[in-house]
Amino acid sequence: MPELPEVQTICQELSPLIKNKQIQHIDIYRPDSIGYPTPKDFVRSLLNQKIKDIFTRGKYILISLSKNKILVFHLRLSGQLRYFLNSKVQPQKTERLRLTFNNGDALSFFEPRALGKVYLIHDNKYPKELSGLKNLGLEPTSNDFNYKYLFNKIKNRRAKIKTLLLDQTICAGVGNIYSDEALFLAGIHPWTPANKLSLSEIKKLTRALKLILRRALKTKGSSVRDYLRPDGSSGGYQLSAYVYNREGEKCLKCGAIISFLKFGNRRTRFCPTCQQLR
DNA sequence: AGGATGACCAGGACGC
DNA sequence: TGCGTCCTGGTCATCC
Repeated sequence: MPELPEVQTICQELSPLIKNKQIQHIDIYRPDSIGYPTPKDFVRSLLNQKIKDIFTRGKYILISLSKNKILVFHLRLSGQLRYFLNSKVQPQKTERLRLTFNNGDALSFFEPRALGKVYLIHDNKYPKELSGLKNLGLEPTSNDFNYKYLFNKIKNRRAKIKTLLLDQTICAGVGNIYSDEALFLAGIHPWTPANKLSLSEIKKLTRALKLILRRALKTKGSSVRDYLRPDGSSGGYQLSAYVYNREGEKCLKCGAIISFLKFGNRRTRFCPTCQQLR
Protein backbone atom coordinates (compact mmCIF):
# COMPACT_ATOMS: atom_id res chain seq x y z
CA MET A 1 0.00 0.00 0.00
CA PRO A 2 1.39 3.36 -0.90
CA GLU A 3 1.87 5.36 2.29
CA LEU A 4 4.05 8.43 2.84
CA PRO A 5 7.43 6.81 1.99
CA GLU A 6 6.08 5.13 -1.13
CA VAL A 7 4.31 8.26 -2.32
CA GLN A 8 7.41 10.40 -1.69
CA THR A 9 9.62 7.90 -3.50
CA ILE A 10 7.31 7.98 -6.52
CA CYS A 11 7.43 11.78 -6.42
CA GLN A 12 11.23 11.96 -6.17
CA GLU A 13 11.77 9.49 -8.97
CA LEU A 14 9.18 11.00 -11.30
CA SER A 15 10.27 14.59 -10.76
CA PRO A 16 13.28 14.69 -13.12
CA LEU A 17 11.38 12.65 -15.71
CA ILE A 18 8.21 14.69 -16.06
CA LYS A 19 9.16 18.28 -15.24
CA ASN A 20 8.72 20.67 -18.18
CA LYS A 21 7.19 17.97 -20.36
CA GLN A 22 4.02 18.77 -22.26
CA ILE A 23 1.01 16.45 -22.27
CA GLN A 24 0.34 15.75 -25.89
CA HIS A 25 -2.10 12.87 -25.73
CA ILE A 26 -4.49 11.45 -23.12
CA ASP A 27 -5.92 7.92 -23.06
CA ILE A 28 -8.63 7.13 -20.54
CA TYR A 29 -9.17 3.39 -20.33
CA ARG A 30 -11.54 3.53 -17.40
CA PRO A 31 -13.58 6.74 -17.01
CA ASP A 32 -14.63 6.10 -13.40
CA SER A 33 -11.00 6.40 -12.36
CA ILE A 34 -11.40 10.14 -13.01
CA GLY A 35 -12.71 11.44 -9.68
CA TYR A 36 -13.17 15.04 -10.83
CA PRO A 37 -14.24 16.68 -13.15
CA THR A 38 -16.06 14.72 -15.90
CA PRO A 39 -13.73 12.76 -18.21
CA LYS A 40 -14.58 15.15 -21.05
CA ASP A 41 -13.63 18.26 -19.04
CA PHE A 42 -10.63 16.43 -17.65
CA VAL A 43 -9.22 15.85 -21.13
CA ARG A 44 -10.13 19.32 -22.37
CA SER A 45 -8.36 21.03 -19.45
CA LEU A 46 -5.33 18.76 -19.34
CA LEU A 47 -4.41 18.52 -23.00
CA ASN A 48 -1.27 20.47 -24.00
CA GLN A 49 -0.56 21.49 -20.41
CA LYS A 50 3.04 21.68 -19.30
CA ILE A 51 4.20 20.07 -16.06
CA LYS A 52 5.70 22.58 -13.68
CA ASP A 53 6.32 20.62 -10.50
CA ILE A 54 5.43 17.51 -8.54
CA PHE A 55 5.00 17.26 -4.78
CA THR A 56 3.12 15.28 -2.14
CA ARG A 57 0.68 15.85 0.72
CA GLY A 58 -0.06 12.82 2.89
CA LYS A 59 -0.78 9.99 0.50
CA TYR A 60 -1.65 12.33 -2.36
CA ILE A 61 0.62 13.08 -5.32
CA LEU A 62 0.12 16.55 -6.77
CA ILE A 63 1.38 17.66 -10.16
CA SER A 64 1.17 21.37 -10.80
CA LEU A 65 0.56 22.56 -14.34
CA SER A 66 0.41 25.80 -16.22
CA LYS A 67 -2.81 27.86 -15.81
CA ASN A 68 -2.99 27.11 -12.05
CA LYS A 69 -4.23 23.58 -12.55
CA ILE A 70 -3.19 20.69 -10.32
CA LEU A 71 -3.39 17.04 -11.26
CA VAL A 72 -3.94 14.95 -8.12
CA PHE A 73 -3.38 11.21 -7.84
CA HIS A 74 -4.61 9.17 -4.92
CA LEU A 75 -3.37 5.60 -5.15
CA ARG A 76 -5.48 4.13 -2.32
CA LEU A 77 -4.49 0.47 -1.90
CA SER A 78 -3.01 -0.73 -5.11
CA GLY A 79 -2.48 2.20 -7.46
CA GLN A 80 0.79 2.61 -9.31
CA LEU A 81 2.32 5.40 -11.35
CA ARG A 82 4.65 4.08 -14.00
CA TYR A 83 6.89 5.94 -16.39
CA PHE A 84 7.50 4.46 -19.82
CA LEU A 85 10.32 5.63 -22.05
CA ASN A 86 9.15 6.29 -25.57
CA SER A 87 6.35 3.82 -25.16
CA LYS A 88 4.29 2.17 -27.83
CA VAL A 89 3.11 -0.50 -25.39
CA GLN A 90 -0.48 -1.71 -25.74
CA PRO A 91 -2.68 -0.70 -22.80
CA GLN A 92 -2.60 -3.30 -20.05
CA LYS A 93 -5.50 -4.82 -18.17
CA THR A 94 -5.28 -2.72 -15.01
CA GLU A 95 -4.17 0.49 -16.72
CA ARG A 96 -6.65 3.33 -16.13
CA LEU A 97 -5.07 6.42 -17.66
CA ARG A 98 -2.07 7.22 -19.81
CA LEU A 99 -0.55 10.64 -20.43
CA THR A 100 1.78 10.74 -23.41
CA PHE A 101 4.33 13.55 -23.56
CA ASN A 102 5.72 15.52 -26.46
CA ASN A 103 8.86 13.35 -26.58
CA GLY A 104 6.93 10.07 -26.77
CA ASP A 105 7.40 9.07 -23.11
CA ALA A 106 4.33 8.27 -21.05
CA LEU A 107 3.11 8.50 -17.47
CA SER A 108 0.66 5.76 -16.71
CA PHE A 109 -1.79 5.17 -13.88
CA PHE A 110 -2.40 1.53 -12.96
CA GLU A 111 -5.00 0.53 -10.42
CA PRO A 112 -5.90 -3.18 -10.21
CA ARG A 113 -8.58 -2.74 -7.56
CA ALA A 114 -10.01 0.40 -9.11
CA LEU A 115 -10.36 2.38 -5.88
CA GLY A 116 -7.61 4.90 -6.59
CA LYS A 117 -8.57 8.04 -8.44
CA VAL A 118 -7.15 10.98 -10.33
CA TYR A 119 -8.48 14.53 -10.06
CA LEU A 120 -7.85 17.75 -11.92
CA ILE A 121 -8.41 20.78 -9.74
CA HIS A 122 -7.90 24.50 -9.99
CA ASP A 123 -5.34 26.05 -7.63
CA ASN A 124 -6.05 25.13 -4.03
CA LYS A 125 -9.79 24.96 -4.50
CA TYR A 126 -10.82 21.48 -3.50
CA PRO A 127 -13.99 19.98 -4.92
CA LYS A 128 -16.05 17.90 -2.49
CA GLU A 129 -14.59 14.78 -4.09
CA LEU A 130 -11.26 15.77 -2.55
CA SER A 131 -12.27 16.59 1.02
CA GLY A 132 -9.60 14.14 2.24
CA LEU A 133 -6.84 16.33 0.85
CA LYS A 134 -8.25 19.49 2.37
CA ASN A 135 -8.53 18.02 5.86
CA LEU A 136 -5.08 16.49 6.18
CA GLY A 137 -3.18 16.83 9.43
CA LEU A 138 0.58 17.21 9.75
CA GLU A 139 2.97 14.68 8.29
CA PRO A 140 5.03 12.91 10.98
CA THR A 141 8.20 13.71 9.02
CA SER A 142 7.67 17.45 9.37
CA ASN A 143 9.32 19.46 12.16
CA ASP A 144 5.95 20.74 13.37
CA PHE A 145 4.88 17.18 14.10
CA ASN A 146 6.23 16.75 17.61
CA TYR A 147 4.98 14.98 20.72
CA LYS A 148 3.02 18.05 21.81
CA TYR A 149 1.10 18.08 18.55
CA LEU A 150 0.29 14.38 18.83
CA PHE A 151 -0.59 14.69 22.51
CA ASN A 152 -3.03 17.52 21.84
CA LYS A 153 -4.66 15.63 18.99
CA ILE A 154 -5.25 12.43 20.94
CA LYS A 155 -5.38 13.30 24.64
CA ASN A 156 -9.19 13.34 24.78
CA ARG A 157 -9.74 10.40 22.48
CA ARG A 158 -10.75 6.99 23.75
CA ALA A 159 -10.23 5.26 20.39
CA LYS A 160 -7.50 2.69 19.88
CA ILE A 161 -4.14 4.34 19.21
CA LYS A 162 -3.82 2.24 16.05
CA THR A 163 -7.02 3.79 14.66
CA LEU A 164 -5.81 7.31 15.39
CA LEU A 165 -2.44 6.71 13.73
CA LEU A 166 -4.40 5.82 10.60
CA ASP A 167 -6.51 9.00 10.90
CA GLN A 168 -5.27 11.27 8.09
CA THR A 169 -6.44 14.40 9.90
CA ILE A 170 -3.89 13.53 12.62
CA CYS A 171 -1.02 11.64 10.95
CA ALA A 172 -1.04 12.47 7.24
CA GLY A 173 0.54 9.73 5.17
CA VAL A 174 0.58 7.00 7.80
CA GLY A 175 -1.04 3.71 6.84
CA ASN A 176 -1.19 0.13 8.03
CA ILE A 177 2.46 -0.78 7.49
CA TYR A 178 4.18 2.08 9.29
CA SER A 179 1.64 2.42 12.09
CA ASP A 180 2.32 -1.23 12.99
CA GLU A 181 6.06 -0.68 12.77
CA ALA A 182 6.02 2.47 14.89
CA LEU A 183 3.83 0.91 17.59
CA PHE A 184 6.23 -2.02 17.80
CA LEU A 185 9.27 0.23 18.08
CA ALA A 186 7.55 2.26 20.80
CA GLY A 187 6.48 -0.91 22.65
CA ILE A 188 2.81 0.08 22.61
CA HIS A 189 -0.10 -2.33 22.16
CA PRO A 190 -2.20 -1.20 19.17
CA TRP A 191 -5.45 -1.52 21.14
CA THR A 192 -4.35 0.93 23.85
CA PRO A 193 -6.97 3.70 24.24
CA ALA A 194 -5.20 6.88 23.13
CA ASN A 195 -6.10 8.81 26.30
CA LYS A 196 -4.41 6.13 28.43
CA LEU A 197 -1.01 6.76 26.89
CA SER A 198 1.50 8.54 29.11
CA LEU A 199 3.36 11.57 27.86
CA SER A 200 6.58 9.57 27.70
CA GLU A 201 4.85 6.91 25.59
CA ILE A 202 3.62 9.60 23.22
CA LYS A 203 7.18 10.96 22.99
CA LYS A 204 8.43 7.47 22.21
CA LEU A 205 5.73 6.95 19.60
CA THR A 206 6.51 10.28 17.92
CA ARG A 207 10.20 9.38 17.71
CA ALA A 208 9.35 5.89 16.43
CA LEU A 209 7.10 7.27 13.67
CA LYS A 210 9.78 9.66 12.47
CA LEU A 211 12.48 6.99 12.57
CA ILE A 212 10.43 4.36 10.75
CA LEU A 213 9.29 6.74 8.03
CA ARG A 214 12.84 8.01 7.49
CA ARG A 215 14.13 4.46 7.21
CA ALA A 216 11.34 3.47 4.82
CA LEU A 217 12.07 6.49 2.64
CA LYS A 218 15.74 5.51 2.50
CA THR A 219 14.83 2.02 1.30
CA LYS A 220 12.30 3.40 -1.21
CA GLY A 221 9.21 2.03 0.49
CA SER A 222 7.68 -1.41 1.02
CA SER A 223 6.81 -3.72 -1.85
CA VAL A 224 4.52 -6.25 -0.25
CA ARG A 225 1.65 -6.65 -2.66
CA ASP A 226 1.16 -4.04 -5.32
CA TYR A 227 3.54 -1.16 -4.76
CA LEU A 228 6.25 -0.60 -7.36
CA ARG A 229 8.39 2.41 -8.16
CA PRO A 230 7.81 4.33 -11.42
CA ASP A 231 10.43 2.26 -13.26
CA GLY A 232 8.84 -1.00 -12.08
CA SER A 233 11.44 -1.85 -9.44
CA SER A 234 10.67 -2.79 -5.84
CA GLY A 235 11.17 -0.97 -2.57
CA GLY A 236 13.22 -2.59 0.16
CA TYR A 237 11.68 -1.80 3.55
CA GLN A 238 9.70 -5.07 3.75
CA LEU A 239 13.02 -6.94 4.06
CA SER A 240 13.74 -5.32 7.41
CA ALA A 241 10.21 -4.90 8.81
CA TYR A 242 9.76 -5.67 12.50
CA VAL A 243 6.17 -6.89 12.44
CA TYR A 244 4.45 -5.95 9.20
CA ASN A 245 3.45 -9.04 7.24
CA ARG A 246 5.45 -11.19 9.69
CA GLU A 247 2.65 -12.88 11.63
CA GLY A 248 3.74 -16.39 12.68
CA GLU A 249 7.42 -15.45 12.53
CA LYS A 250 9.75 -14.70 15.43
CA CYS A 251 9.98 -11.24 16.98
CA LEU A 252 13.37 -9.76 16.15
CA LYS A 253 13.69 -8.38 19.69
CA CYS A 254 12.44 -11.16 21.96
CA GLY A 255 11.82 -14.25 19.83
CA ALA A 256 8.09 -14.48 20.60
CA ILE A 257 5.74 -15.29 17.72
CA ILE A 258 4.38 -12.20 15.97
CA SER A 259 0.59 -12.16 16.18
CA PHE A 260 -2.22 -10.14 14.65
CA LEU A 261 -5.54 -8.57 15.51
CA LYS A 262 -8.36 -7.58 13.22
CA PHE A 263 -10.78 -4.70 13.06
CA GLY A 264 -13.07 -4.62 10.08
CA ASN A 265 -10.96 -6.09 7.33
CA ARG A 266 -7.79 -4.50 8.60
CA ARG A 267 -5.03 -6.60 10.05
CA THR A 268 -2.74 -5.22 12.75
CA ARG A 269 0.49 -7.06 13.47
CA PHE A 270 2.24 -6.86 16.82
CA CYS A 271 4.48 -8.74 19.26
CA PRO A 272 2.39 -10.01 22.20
CA THR A 273 5.44 -9.82 24.48
CA CYS A 274 6.99 -6.48 23.52
CA GLN A 275 3.61 -4.74 23.18
CA GLN A 276 1.44 -5.64 26.13
CA LEU A 277 -1.96 -4.15 26.89
CA ARG A 278 -1.96 -2.67 30.38
C1' DA B 1 -19.39 14.39 18.27
C1' DG B 2 -16.66 10.39 18.79
C1' DG B 3 -16.43 5.72 17.80
C1' DA B 4 -17.59 1.54 15.34
C1' DT B 5 -18.98 -0.69 11.29
C1' DG B 6 -19.74 -1.73 6.45
C1' DA B 7 -19.39 -0.56 1.41
C1' DC B 8 -16.60 0.17 -2.30
C1' DC B 9 -13.50 -2.92 -5.78
C1' DA B 10 -11.24 -6.77 -8.30
C1' DG B 11 -7.07 -9.68 -8.29
C1' DG B 12 -5.28 -13.46 -6.14
C1' DA B 13 -5.34 -17.32 -2.96
C1' DC B 14 -7.60 -21.16 -1.57
C1' DG B 15 -10.77 -25.28 -1.42
C1' DC B 16 -13.29 -28.75 -3.58
C1' DT C 1 -8.99 -27.02 -14.79
C1' DG C 2 -12.56 -24.56 -13.28
C1' DC C 3 -15.62 -22.58 -10.44
C1' DG C 4 -17.03 -20.32 -6.19
C1' DT C 5 -15.80 -18.00 -2.06
C1' DC C 6 -13.01 -15.35 0.81
C1' DC C 7 -9.51 -11.99 1.89
C1' DT C 8 -7.56 -7.53 1.37
C1' DG C 9 -7.45 -2.29 3.05
C1' DG C 10 -7.84 3.62 2.65
C1' DT C 11 -11.52 6.34 2.86
C1' DC C 12 -16.16 7.74 3.32
C1' DA C 13 -21.03 7.24 4.64
C1' DT C 14 -23.88 5.76 8.05
C1' DC C 15 -25.60 4.65 12.48
C1' DC C 16 -25.70 4.83 17.47
